[in-house]
Amino acid sequence: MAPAMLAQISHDFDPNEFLATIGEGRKVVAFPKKQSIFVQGDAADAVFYIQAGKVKLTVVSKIGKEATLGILSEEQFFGEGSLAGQALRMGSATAMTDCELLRIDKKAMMLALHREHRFSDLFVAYLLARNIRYEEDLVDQLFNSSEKRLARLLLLLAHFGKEGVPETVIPKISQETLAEMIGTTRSRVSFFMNRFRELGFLDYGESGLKVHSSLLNIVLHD
Amino acid sequence: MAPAMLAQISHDFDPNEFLATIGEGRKVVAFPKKQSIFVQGDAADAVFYIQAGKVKLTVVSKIGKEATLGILSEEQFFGEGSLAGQALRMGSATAMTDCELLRIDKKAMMLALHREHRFSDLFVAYLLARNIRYEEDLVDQLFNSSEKRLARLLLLLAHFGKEGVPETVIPKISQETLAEMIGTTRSRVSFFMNRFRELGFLDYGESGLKVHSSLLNIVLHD
DNA sequence: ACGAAAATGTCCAATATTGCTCATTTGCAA
DNA sequence: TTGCAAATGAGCAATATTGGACATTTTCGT
Repeated sequence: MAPAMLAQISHDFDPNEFLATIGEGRKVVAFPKKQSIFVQGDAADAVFYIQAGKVKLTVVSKIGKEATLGILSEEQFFGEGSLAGQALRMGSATAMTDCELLRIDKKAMMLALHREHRFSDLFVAYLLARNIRYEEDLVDQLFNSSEKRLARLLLLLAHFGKEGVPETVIPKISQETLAEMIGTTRSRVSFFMNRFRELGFLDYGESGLKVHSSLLNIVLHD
Repeated sequence: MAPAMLAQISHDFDPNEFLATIGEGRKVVAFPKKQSIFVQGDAADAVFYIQAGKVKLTVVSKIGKEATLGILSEEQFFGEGSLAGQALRMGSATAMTDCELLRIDKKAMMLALHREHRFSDLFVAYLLARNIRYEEDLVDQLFNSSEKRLARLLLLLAHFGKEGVPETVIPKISQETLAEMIGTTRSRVSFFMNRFRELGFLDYGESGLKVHSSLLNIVLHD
């Protein structure tokens, strides 16, 4: 989502439209659900742009713990560390659903950024948005208990797309993944999920997980 | 520090040189040590670029806890959230030393980014570097105990400038601030600092704090 | 140099979190 | 549909962390 002010400059510019004209150095690639896009340690020489699907970014620690840095959707970039001189992937990217990605060679990306005003405006807007999100996640970690972090994550996932609805269904996601995203253990997530349910902050029958806006009480309360 | 690959494009471009030509919308401002540059909740309509000095970025939670998101030095930007449409400052910025800053109006900054290739290359490099750092900090929080986070922070602060030296002096920084940076309590920091000292991983006499590279054992060891 | 304020070193009890284990329940693939 | 693998709900002992308190020690401003 391009923030308002830069969208003002980058206008209704469609990155696909421009990226299609790069010619050399860009390619549409499809990945089926669950397939690996790249793994930690691979050589990093391209950036990806999501045209359709969801991608999960993860990192594994040296003792084997796994962390999930984010779940990205349509119109987002990933793998941009390569542009900053990271020769190797610092984490892994996996297709959570069938995906259609645009793979852009590092060199082509840098030339494009340098040449096309509208494109670099768009990319700057993306980087700013990403920065803000990382900053918020970091602040969340620095301040809050795992209970609050879980509540915040569920609320963020709930608004994944919709808006204004008092309660929203969350796409299927395991407790294991939730735990990896907030940096705690699955047993803790299980414990809190049940607590939230008992308190009426969420339902989860067969149809999936529904988060009530009342869950905000957990996040907002002292 | 501009990452290698983009530095290749942005060359030896000096932002000051270019920023000096903007004319309207930019201004050199000086802040004495300890002075506030902006505080959480202020209207956000400018970006800052550090020409000299060190700046601390902090956030206060609603229950009054304080977190430190980073300490920035020469040639770094801050307050860039405003470019992404944040109308209010999400945190505060304070001069840790006497500072000389370049204050650039949001509008002037956006026009400059849009017009000057070399400048937007530089800013993109900066954003990428900042993104990588936030990502690393977040991973550190997700994986490591407060002891390891402290060790990592000390090592990062030690390399603040120098390189290749087996042990380095760290600029004065209170345990309180260290605690705010890694998200723990001061008593915990005091406890670990003494432990590190007993283990010979660091000294701190009168002359300041010297970190030995052997402190890496804490970070690297399982 | 003096006094106040800021930092630091230690303790400690109350909590929060980890890291398991084990029994069920669900969801899929064959 | 059956059977296996993945996901979930619970419980628990061992640790880690919090959030104080209190006594010194340092640092600074004046």
